[in-house]
Amino acid sequence: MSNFRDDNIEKFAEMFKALSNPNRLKIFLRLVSCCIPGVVTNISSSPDSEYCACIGELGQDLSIVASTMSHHIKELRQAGLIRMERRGQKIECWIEPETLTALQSFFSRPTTG
Amino acid sequence: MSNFRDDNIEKFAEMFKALSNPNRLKIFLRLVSCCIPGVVTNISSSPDSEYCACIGELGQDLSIVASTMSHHIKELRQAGLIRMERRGQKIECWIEPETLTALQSFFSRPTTG
DNA sequence: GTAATTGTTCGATAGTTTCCGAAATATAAA
DNA sequence: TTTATATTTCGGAAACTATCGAACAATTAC
Repeated sequence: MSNFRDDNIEKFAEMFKALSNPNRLKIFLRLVSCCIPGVVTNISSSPDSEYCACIGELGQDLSIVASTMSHHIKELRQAGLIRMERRGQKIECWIEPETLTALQSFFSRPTTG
Repeated sequence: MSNFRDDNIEKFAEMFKALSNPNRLKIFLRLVSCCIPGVVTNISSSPDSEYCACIGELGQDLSIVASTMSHHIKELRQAGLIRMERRGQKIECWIEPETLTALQSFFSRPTTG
């Protein structure tokens, strides 16, 4: 019998690495708090702008320059935590709902038996 | 109004950094899977050996030398993820239940309003 | 006492991360 | 076409991390 969590240790370690930088963690939480309430797991792509934020917005009050911000966003994307899509001049970001679900269940104890 | 999660970003980032190394994540999961089922949040210290593991046990099959193992355990302890206590020759480790609870709720959406 | 077991500390090295500024790219607006 | 806005790429400096081997320390067994 395999266990999703134990079978994906490398992947989860990658996600935790992405969240191990305070600025990246703040960016991630900003996106979590604007994602669609209640239907978090049902978005497959391109939610309304209301549930996204562009990179400039996400970086506000973080005291880091644009190039550093860009780097952080890339790390979050590569770890599978967020998605992004260009809309005009801006690039909108939103959380990857499946990954959020996976993280939510990661720390729950496995059902024994 | 303050929010426990948002007020402790630095602390959570530290925890995620500790879990961002695959070997440390494996060690952590080994301890999670041997902690007391159902009463995880009620242990304050020194659980029975049954619910602990010594450093040697935790390092089995991880292909790292003792000094590296010692380093990883120290990181997990400093991040507040585990506790440890000498019992004879061995040093027993167990997860910090409060931290596990905090992590379990971290990825849940904050209740609005 | 000496030896065995278990784990820690130290010093070194290779690799990684963070962050910046400068230059480049993509889109939109004048 | 020029200018403005938003973001990326590149190159580099400083700081940090993972890992090892050697030496050290604590406990137990003989």
